[in-house]
Amino acid sequence: MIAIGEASRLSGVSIETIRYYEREGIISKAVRTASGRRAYSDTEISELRFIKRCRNLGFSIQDAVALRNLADAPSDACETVERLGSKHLSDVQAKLAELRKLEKALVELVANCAKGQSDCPMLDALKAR
Amino acid sequence: MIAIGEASRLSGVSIETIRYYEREGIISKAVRTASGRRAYSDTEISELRFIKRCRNLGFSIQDAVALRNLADAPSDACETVERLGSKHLSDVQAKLAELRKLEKALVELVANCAKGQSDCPMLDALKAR
DNA sequence: GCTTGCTTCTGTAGTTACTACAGGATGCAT
DNA sequence: ATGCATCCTGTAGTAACTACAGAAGCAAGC
Repeated sequence: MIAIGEASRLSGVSIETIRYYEREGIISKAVRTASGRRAYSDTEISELRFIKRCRNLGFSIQDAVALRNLADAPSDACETVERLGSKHLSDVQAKLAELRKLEKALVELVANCAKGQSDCPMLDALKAR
Repeated sequence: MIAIGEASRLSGVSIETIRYYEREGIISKAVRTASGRRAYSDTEISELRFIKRCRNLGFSIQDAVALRNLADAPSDACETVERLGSKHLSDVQAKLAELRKLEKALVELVANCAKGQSDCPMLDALKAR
């Protein structure tokens, strides 16, 4: 059995976050030792890692939980998984498009600034309607 | 004088958000009518629009406020503005790079899914270490 | 003058996903 | 026995809003 600190190291999820996940019912309640400390099995470490990987990919906790549940359920999991994945992909692509526009606007703004005029073109740009 | 609903329409900032900005000291307290309703001038509408534009560009409220203050202060505003702009630009570029990686990973994940195998490669990928 | 319906008011709580304590107990090595 | 690391619970804070509830005001039509 693995203590919470070790579980954190093994999974990459912080101690506070593990406790938070338990509190919120995102993972099931950990078994306790005689003195009340949480103890984890390899299975639970894998579960934490799974959630962590989903979060790194930008899935919401809600989606991560859904995916984890699907990982246990056998039938037509793949379809649902693909749906979640595609949805998330298009969200990511939308965000990418937005950020690209943003980058362009900022590059222009800052480039104007660099010309060292007496009044500030970037502020003027922000003020303009 | 302009009521809060009209101010919201003119600036694109929601009523609740305008009140929130006032509560938090992000904008100054609005003048009140005899009956206690908030009243706005054109100047204040412009201020709201300025903040809104900064927020749309992804600046934090804190940065937006700093920029607005600089817009009123004359001397060496431009330098500070450029610093804030460049900093924000590199943040945006970092985020862009991250999202591009993410997109690539998701495209691969979902592409595997589409092959219609019996078990789900996307789940397997998430489970794998 | 009264009703109807829209707008506004204050105050509070909820959102997302954590993070950061405080204050106290436990485990382990010396 | 002492010291230090680790762990516990419970609470509050973060960013930037959003969403009510319940009451009051305003403008127009009858």
